[in-house]
Amino acid sequence: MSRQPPTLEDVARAAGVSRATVSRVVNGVRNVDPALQEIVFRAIELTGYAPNRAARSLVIRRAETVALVVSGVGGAADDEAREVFATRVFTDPFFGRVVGGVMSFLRPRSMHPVLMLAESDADRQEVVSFLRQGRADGALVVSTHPDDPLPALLAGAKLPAVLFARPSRAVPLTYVDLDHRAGGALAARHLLARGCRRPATVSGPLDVRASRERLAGFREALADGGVTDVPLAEGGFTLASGIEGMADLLARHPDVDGVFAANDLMAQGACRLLRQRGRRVPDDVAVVGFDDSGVAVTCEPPLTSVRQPVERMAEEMARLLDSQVRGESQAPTGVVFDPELVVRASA
Amino acid sequence: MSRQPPTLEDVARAAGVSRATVSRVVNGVRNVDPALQEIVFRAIELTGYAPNRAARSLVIRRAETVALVVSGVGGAADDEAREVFATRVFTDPFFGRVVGGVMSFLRPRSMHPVLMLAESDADRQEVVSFLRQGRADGALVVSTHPDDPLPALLAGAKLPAVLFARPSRAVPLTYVDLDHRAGGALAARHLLARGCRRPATVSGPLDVRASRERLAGFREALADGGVTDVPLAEGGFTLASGIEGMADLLARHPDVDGVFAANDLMAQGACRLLRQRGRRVPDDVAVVGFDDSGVAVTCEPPLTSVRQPVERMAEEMARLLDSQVRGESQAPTGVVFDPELVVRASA
DNA sequence: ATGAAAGCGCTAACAG
DNA sequence: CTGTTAGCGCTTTCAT
Repeated sequence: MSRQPPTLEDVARAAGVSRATVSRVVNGVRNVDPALQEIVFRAIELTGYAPNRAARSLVIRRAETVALVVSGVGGAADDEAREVFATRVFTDPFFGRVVGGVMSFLRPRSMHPVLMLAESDADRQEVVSFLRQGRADGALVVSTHPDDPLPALLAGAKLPAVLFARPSRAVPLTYVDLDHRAGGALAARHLLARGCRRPATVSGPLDVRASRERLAGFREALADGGVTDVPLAEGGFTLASGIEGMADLLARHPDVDGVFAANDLMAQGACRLLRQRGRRVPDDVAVVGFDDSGVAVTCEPPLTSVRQPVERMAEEMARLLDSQVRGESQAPTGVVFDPELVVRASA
Repeated sequence: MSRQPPTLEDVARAAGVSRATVSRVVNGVRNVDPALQEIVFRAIELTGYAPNRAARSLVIRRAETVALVVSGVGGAADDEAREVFATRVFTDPFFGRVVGGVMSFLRPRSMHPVLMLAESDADRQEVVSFLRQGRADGALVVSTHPDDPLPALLAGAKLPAVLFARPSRAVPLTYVDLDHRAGGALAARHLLARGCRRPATVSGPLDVRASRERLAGFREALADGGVTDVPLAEGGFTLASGIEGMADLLARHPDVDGVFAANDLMAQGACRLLRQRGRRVPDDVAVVGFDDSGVAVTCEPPLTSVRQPVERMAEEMARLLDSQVRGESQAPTGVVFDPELVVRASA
């Protein structure tokens, strides 16, 4: 039969020392005689000892684990809807970049993220329970929707958490975010630099702060370049709204020669409509997107796009959560990152 | 100051019963007076009790958690190489589909996977430690390379594990896999059905079992349709080898009118070369790929491809691991899934 | 059906 | 610098 796995006690006995000493050696606490240390190491080797984490967690009152939760807004999603949401979300390269960034902080610390999906109210409760049970010390949350109720829930329960993107309602939680204004400015200056004289924009929904900031940044940089009248069509971040917005813009201002779409999907829609109307991209009209998502690459032509440094942002989230969990940081803060422009064929 | 979180003891006191009773109620054990049960529930509510998992795990000797590990073969990857590997892997839709499938089994059980990446020897040791420390009860492993040493390590340590794809060397571990033979047959029958009279194939490396099986299935089904002489070019699963293989095929058999490439990347290469040589796809030469990966959609034209039911396979992995952890299953087994053909423009 | 009590394996005072 | 000891919060016989 398979014996019980060896415990500290077993190692202590094998080494002829006390449990405390073995514990000290295992946890690299100094104040241990090098000679004894050596003996203990050998005993560990000999017994094939592996510390029991549950026991350690019980006493240090920490799991040394964090949850990575992707959160939607579904009210009461059924299994079917959740399944669809899950594959869509996990299949999105954005998620992959977040995971990569988070892990690059966690790995050197021998920590590994627990993946959670919160698409229904029950799911959100599950996340809260998970943390309250001490299965993870805190949460890194990536919301797919600005009205996600999870952040407020977490803050209310005083659970350590860090958000990707500043929450719409004021929630006292630490977050990382992009300087959307700077992103808009990047697009504006690029268009200006390639000689556009009549730039326009298909913005995101104006009730979303990020949309407003991208727009403001775009306008400001254009004004700096002497362009003050900027045709605007409000979109909804969908392909259809990109097509529609572009059509609208073209109808009102046939002389448009540059467009900044607030995300890649709308930029793709704009490209499609432009070509359909016989305008060449970028020769007649240059198009700049936002996000540098997968469609930026597959779009015809490939999109010049404003990119978020997602990996670095995610890494910072993990760092912020870590210091929060160790009680090193107190008040919630926000860390803002600069976007970069990825130049491809569309502008 | 923030009080300690309530314990079973606190609830017991509030309800006027013993800890044992509260424990029974919490864990839904029968043999509890409905009246008392009600009282206990109220006390739980009142105190805001949440069970401490570390304590529970310590006593039941189980974490009720599984690790999902993506494993490569790097010898001693540095941080840089690992970073690249991480984003490439996590950004691949295949990984997203695996995560989705795994979670659909885990969620109803309030379990959540811990994500691990094993790209170096140290990483693999880390995975073994993680399990030995009882931080997870078993591992679901997805290898990116057939020579991955992790499965053997796990088997050697007698740790519960289930693999995606049968390991190349015989390792006594449970796995799920695709019926590659049936996949090849699917491609063959599709080509035959659309009227191809001179089908050929760009296979994968013939020292990889999956490659050999896809090829065998392709040939068998072709033979059943009366085609016995099948031009073959051995590729290496890369875009370049797809181009090369197709060029080779064309040189030797200018009358080829259908091609089965053993993965989408090579199929894309084949398409590219075909068009370059003035052949229309699919009119002159029909092309079928394998994997139904992202390139299948972005390829010009979009690829008809053989698809693995990845989500269902991943779900089954979780199920198999679960029964293994609960000691319900004994000897390693293999569960094989049927592929499906996704028809797009290329064939 | 309920309670009393013995640990699960580890850490952290506190002595020495 | 090392050992002794008292729990961490929960599950689980074993009595009752």
